[in-house]
Amino acid sequence: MYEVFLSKVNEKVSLTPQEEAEIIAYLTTKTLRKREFFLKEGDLCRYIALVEKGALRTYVTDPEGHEHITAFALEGWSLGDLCSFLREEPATQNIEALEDCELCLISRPAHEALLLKMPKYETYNRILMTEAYIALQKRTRDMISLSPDEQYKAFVQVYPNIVLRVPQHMIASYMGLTPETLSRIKSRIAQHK
Amino acid sequence: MYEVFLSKVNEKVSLTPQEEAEIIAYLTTKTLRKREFFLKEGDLCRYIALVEKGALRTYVTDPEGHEHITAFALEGWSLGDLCSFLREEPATQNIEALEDCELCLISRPAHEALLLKMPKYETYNRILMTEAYIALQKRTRDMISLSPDEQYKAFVQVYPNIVLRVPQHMIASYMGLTPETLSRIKSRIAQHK
DNA sequence: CGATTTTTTGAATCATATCAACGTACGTGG
DNA sequence: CCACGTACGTTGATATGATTCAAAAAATCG
Repeated sequence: MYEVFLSKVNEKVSLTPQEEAEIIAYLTTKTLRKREFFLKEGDLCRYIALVEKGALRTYVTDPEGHEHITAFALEGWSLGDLCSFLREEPATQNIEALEDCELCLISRPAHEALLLKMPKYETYNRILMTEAYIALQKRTRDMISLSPDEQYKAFVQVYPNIVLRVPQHMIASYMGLTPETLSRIKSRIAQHK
Repeated sequence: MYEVFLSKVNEKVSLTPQEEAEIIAYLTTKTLRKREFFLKEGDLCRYIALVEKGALRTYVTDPEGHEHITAFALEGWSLGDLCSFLREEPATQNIEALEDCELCLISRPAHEALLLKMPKYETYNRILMTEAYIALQKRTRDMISLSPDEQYKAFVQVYPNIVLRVPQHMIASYMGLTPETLSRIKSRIAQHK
């Protein structure tokens, strides 16, 4: 049940079997069925999740009530409204299962306890946040500097598995486009090769 | 010379005078004159900087050679091409002084040494990265979900000091707009109040 | 003060959004 | 097993908003 989580942690800091057991003692698991929500905006985000199995989307709603997908998560990815989790503010993000999911969860108290108790857990978190920051920075750069065509091509390159598992109109939303426009972009790309 | 740096660290983890001295032993300083570069794309980013005094901009160039500002930095802010710094890859970002600047610098070896030596330095880095991630996430959300008018209003609210110290066409670049469009947005906002 | 940079304004052009209709695939209940 | 309903993707016509190009006005700097 915690294989994916442990392998992700071990990628960054290698744990002894004993340490693995120690961390797992602080975790819980949760299953979601397709269309169920892990988090709704306004609620407090009590857990950070790591996806053991399944796919989810994170979206926000703008002042006019339109949804904008800000992230997808597949196996091995972490998610949650970090701002809500750490500062105990109402969440601004919604997180919904796109497939039946298995998550492993860490609560705020467990997170704090592990930070104090186990230096490797802090190191893991530092590296995780650093990588998340670098990835988000790269995404922001692409959004600003690439044409929609190039952006879509890059997305397909980097996340072919998302393209396979997620409906196209959600990818359009992620890219900040209407479904119609993405459809036209795709046919434009298909032409030129 | 290290006042701003130390106050920023002490905001997140409180240091004893002794620990302060210990960290400072690993730092160096650098001054830049207006229009000088801290980093050019293609170079290796050898240092992470914290701004003691002055203002800088970070920008990237797109495939057509146009510049896009991705960040500003004023006193107390950290900057550098993290990806280049940590992975020793060529930088993709350019960082230029907009005013005469005083920076304090930490090299990669110093960074690694402090991570090993001083747990508080790792904690500082974890918190710094987490906050940077949350801030960038918020910016991404605003870019996607707010109209340019609302985005500009939010920017002026959150960073009034940047608006005062940075030319308007650079703020336009940061927002992903042409200078002409931002000018029109401003007059539109002025109308409606 | 003169030179350069920055901001504003106007007109034409281009790209995406919007609105609407149609085609297709999928899954469910009759 | 078929028929229907729903969700998804595509295509077309029009409208909206930003970009581009050009030029003038305003502000800044030496």
